[in-house]
Amino acid sequence: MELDDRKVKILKAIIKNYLETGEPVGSRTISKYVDLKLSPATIRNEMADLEELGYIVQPHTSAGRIPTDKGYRFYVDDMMATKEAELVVKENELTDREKELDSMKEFLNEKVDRVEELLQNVAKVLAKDTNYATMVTTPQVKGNRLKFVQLSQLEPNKILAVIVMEGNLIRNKVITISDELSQENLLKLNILLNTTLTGLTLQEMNLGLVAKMENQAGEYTKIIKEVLDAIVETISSADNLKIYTSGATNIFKYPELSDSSKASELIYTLEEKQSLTDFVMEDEEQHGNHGIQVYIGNETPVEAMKDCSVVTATYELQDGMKGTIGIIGPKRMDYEKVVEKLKTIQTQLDDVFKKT
Amino acid sequence: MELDDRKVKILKAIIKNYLETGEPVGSRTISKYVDLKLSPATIRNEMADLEELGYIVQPHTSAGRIPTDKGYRFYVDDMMATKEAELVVKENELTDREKELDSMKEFLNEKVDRVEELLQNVAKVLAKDTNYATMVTTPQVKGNRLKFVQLSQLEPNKILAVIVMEGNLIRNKVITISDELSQENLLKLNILLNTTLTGLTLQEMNLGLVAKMENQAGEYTKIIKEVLDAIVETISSADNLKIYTSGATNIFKYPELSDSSKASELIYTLEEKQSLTDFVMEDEEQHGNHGIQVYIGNETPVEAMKDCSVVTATYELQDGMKGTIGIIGPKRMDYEKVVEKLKTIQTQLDDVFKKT
DNA sequence: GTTAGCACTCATTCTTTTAGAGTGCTAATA
DNA sequence: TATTAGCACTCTAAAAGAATGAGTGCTAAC
Repeated sequence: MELDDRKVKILKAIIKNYLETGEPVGSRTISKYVDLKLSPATIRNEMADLEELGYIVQPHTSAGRIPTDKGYRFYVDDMMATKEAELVVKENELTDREKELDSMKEFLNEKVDRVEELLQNVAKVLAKDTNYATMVTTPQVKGNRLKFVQLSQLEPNKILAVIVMEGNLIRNKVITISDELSQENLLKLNILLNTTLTGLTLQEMNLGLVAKMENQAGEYTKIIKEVLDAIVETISSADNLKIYTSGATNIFKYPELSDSSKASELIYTLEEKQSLTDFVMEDEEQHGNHGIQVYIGNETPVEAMKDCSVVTATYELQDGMKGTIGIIGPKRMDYEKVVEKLKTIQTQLDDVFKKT
Repeated sequence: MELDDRKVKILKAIIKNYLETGEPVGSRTISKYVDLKLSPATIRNEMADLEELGYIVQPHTSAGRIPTDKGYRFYVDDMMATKEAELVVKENELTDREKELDSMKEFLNEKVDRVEELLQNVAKVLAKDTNYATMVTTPQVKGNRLKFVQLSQLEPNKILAVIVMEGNLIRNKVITISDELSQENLLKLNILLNTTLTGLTLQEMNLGLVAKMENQAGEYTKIIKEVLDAIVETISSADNLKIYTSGATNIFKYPELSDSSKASELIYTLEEKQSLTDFVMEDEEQHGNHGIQVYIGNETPVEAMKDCSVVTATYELQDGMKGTIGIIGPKRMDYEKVVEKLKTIQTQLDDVFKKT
């Protein structure tokens, strides 16, 4: 059997209606809902076919149909394709979107200083806006270059290292050293570090270089080593990835997710963040079209989210630093709106970061 | 009517049993539970009295009794009084506690570098340990002194200010300036700032001083102003108070809190943090005995927590920087254990911070 | 190929029944 | 006089039963 034109129309109608109501949809509903002028009985036949094809199921014998993951997948793929086509046409219709964009930009600009605060705000706003849960990662430094290091004396045996990367990513690290260090030597160390390391990526700080530096440092080999370790630890991406979540409690708005055990598991996942990290890692490998990716139900790599859908977008700073924004909602989320929002934010962030 | 000795015994037994089971407790249960050798009938009479006195209620006519807030309050007050007395006696029985303390200290020491990470861990461990939700605030700088400021050029019109307070509290702030600044002038500014401000509290950086500085800065008045604003903003306590929460999903372990709407509200409060801030602010005024404070039900200043109890403890760093640790659970939480744990952590943190 | 009609299924809701826990009161007991 | 045994009574929670209605699948007619 084939998915002919009429079946597609009916399938889309079923899914659309289900997205709106969250209730299984019956043949009568569809016969009114769609412009095909068909009787419920005919729709029923088509529905039986669609069920056989695996796009929809009945929760129980005497209920209407709801989409399967395969059904959602079809719907989303179709939507993404249409969107692409539309975009080419609608170039001039951008005013609405631009307005929204501007109002958001204003908000975002308030706090550009602190990337992290900004991202936290993105998560918050997006959650409030969509009524889903959100996550935003800090940008991943991959091949990002060191701008400078600044060592300062904190206490006799403690040094504060301020590490600044391209893109103004700043990290502090307190290093406890075994031997004391004079002010003068600290200065020397500072210069040595900066002349040697400035402009390098983590990958380029290889063994030879380190050996050379340790050589030059003379009696301070040990300290250099500690400082270098700190730098590596600090800028190595694993340790660097922070995830901000927001709107976890939005899931209570969707009955299919809000029973105690599911909600608990899901919120725990959002709070605990470890599995989100895994998710983001895997996600990175995927991203193709527009950097927007949709995971439906079991497609997510995280067990706790198998009743959810997740839509992710990558954003990019200058210097190729990439981060991920994700929206977590029920499978019947408003994919269209979500994708739209994500695209807006994407443009938005690109703008903010590129301009600054 | 008076609370005679026997009534107290029975009341305590009721509450203790209720803490364990979470079920209304009946006369038969108590007649076995307590060593009074009284028949259920007698207990019933006493219970009727206790109800009249407002310490317990029946959820419905044919159920056992559960404690009222007043009942809990009595229980907790009594417990705290007893604990105090015990402490004097048990000086030598500390080994057990000390062991626990040591194992925790080891863990805590791993990451002393980053106070914030440490505190986040405290929240996490405590939540896992107690099965309640927890919150931990960053220490409040009150009359804390500036150790030094370090300005570095980030980009032509951007300066990175690293602000270090006594107790090694570090803050970064990116300042966007309107006019460019030469390397040399940056150095001058650095020196000016440090000679003038080092060792001062926020309160001491008053108007006269600022005026004087601005005077000395000559044409850089504007920049000085911006830097100062940044410093003030950065170390002023309102902006500084961060709250880490953990174990929010633990509340699902207690049926009386885990129905959808209550859970949602509570978790939202924990995620959103604004009302927690208010809580902590109010809490600060209270703290008397041992810095441990118990809020039962409506005693909490936060509406969303009126079905919970909250136990808070203050911890103290050197230099009088104080923070708060809170445990949020159902009213029938194990107060004894919670207080014990908090005291351990208190000692613990004191230790870690004083030694470093 | 489409549709009207009808018997059938099954979740949901409401009602009824039952079981059991626990009480309050009264009268007997020590 | 304080305690206790006994019993009728209350009320919840769980189980069982009945009614409702949405929606289906199938058959036969159009």
